[in-house]
Amino acid sequence: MSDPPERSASDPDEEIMGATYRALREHGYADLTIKQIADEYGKSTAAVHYHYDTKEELLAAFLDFVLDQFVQTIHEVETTDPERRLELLLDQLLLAPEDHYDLSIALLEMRSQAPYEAAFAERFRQNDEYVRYMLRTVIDDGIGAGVFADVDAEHAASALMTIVDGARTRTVVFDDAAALETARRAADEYVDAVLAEDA
Amino acid sequence: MSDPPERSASDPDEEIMGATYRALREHGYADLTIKQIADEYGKSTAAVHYHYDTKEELLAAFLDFVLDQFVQTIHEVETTDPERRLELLLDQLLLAPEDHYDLSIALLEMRSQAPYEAAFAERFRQNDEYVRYMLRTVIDDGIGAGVFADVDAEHAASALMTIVDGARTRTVVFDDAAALETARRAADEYVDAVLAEDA
DNA sequence: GGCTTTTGACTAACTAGTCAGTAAGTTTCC
DNA sequence: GGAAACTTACTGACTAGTTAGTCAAAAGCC
Repeated sequence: MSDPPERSASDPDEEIMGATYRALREHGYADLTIKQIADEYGKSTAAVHYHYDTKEELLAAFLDFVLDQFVQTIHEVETTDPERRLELLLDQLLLAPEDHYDLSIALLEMRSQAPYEAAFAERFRQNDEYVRYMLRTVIDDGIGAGVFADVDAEHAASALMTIVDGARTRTVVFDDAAALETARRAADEYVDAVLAEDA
Repeated sequence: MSDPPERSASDPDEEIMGATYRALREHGYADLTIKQIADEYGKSTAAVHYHYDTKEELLAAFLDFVLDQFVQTIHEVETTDPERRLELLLDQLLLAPEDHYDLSIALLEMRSQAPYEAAFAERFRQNDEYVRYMLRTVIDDGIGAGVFADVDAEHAASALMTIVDGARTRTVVFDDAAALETARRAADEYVDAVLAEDA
């Protein structure tokens, strides 16, 4: 009923998301404390607890915040030509993370907590389902247009996401941005040799 | 100099590794405490600290323990025919983890701590290098035998490891053992379409 | 006796969350 | 126009719980 019709630029909730973002990039997830978020926020820890009752609730909201942003960026890929569109999607999935390396670390930490945090698991699952849907659709379009062979699009999308997640993990664990390029090349080989009509 | 020439079955160090293994499977890495390890060990926390000064030292030793076991299992693959050998290696890398699901969770948690724990990073790096070396060698053998095309074996091995790590991550994050089979199929497609001589 | 191993009690530090109270702004009603 | 009632945002002090690591003393073993 009395929903705030618009939020000012200094909306506390959004500022806390920004503070959490900075705290996560600086300290990682495992060592993250409400104190660190409060410091970035410039207020007391009680102020943070005023807006988010528990740490878990705050971090679930943060995942929504950051995964929504991610969905936005891949939603900006507007090309309709299947081959080109698939390439651009893979670019977004595999090359963009370079710009957010510190966050990638924290995100892998959070992913590894999915088995213990249902709120995390649900959000990562939804995000993965959405990206896989995007891939499946473009592959199906390509099959319809005759540029891709009549493969199992669902499986092909999962295969590409496996490469994407492998790249993300390897980038963090081996502190090696080249893992993204290796994966990009592997994804291309997969598209060219398995999906492409002639092969 | 004074290395113990042989260790009895009730070697305290080994028993603590076993206790750590059980504690990790039960509680995961993030929540792991010395107390939990001590309970599995059946002794006090101080007894654990007598054998390992710090938690970090203990867990580094545990990684050696468990990664050495892993290397042993893939070292048991003795087939020399390149195509068959590559398939068996991929089976070990992609299907065996089903038996150690709880440990897979803990291992992903530890992998995500590599950026903060040099001791972890070093061990995961060495293990990855070894597995990649095994893959590269079998691919090179296949190229020499004419069953594989003249591809960049180093890259192909990295591509396969990307699929393997993607499968491991996805299995844990999405609580879905089918991710391993999806990856197995993707790896086969990669081998058949990119590596195989005819294609 | 002397060595290794283990215990129990301890500490020092940290952390999520609580709570009473403050201050500033907003709405309601006369 | 102004007072009362209420809401939002916050603070500082606090608690209750947890945890890695220490240490002196005891127990077991050769």
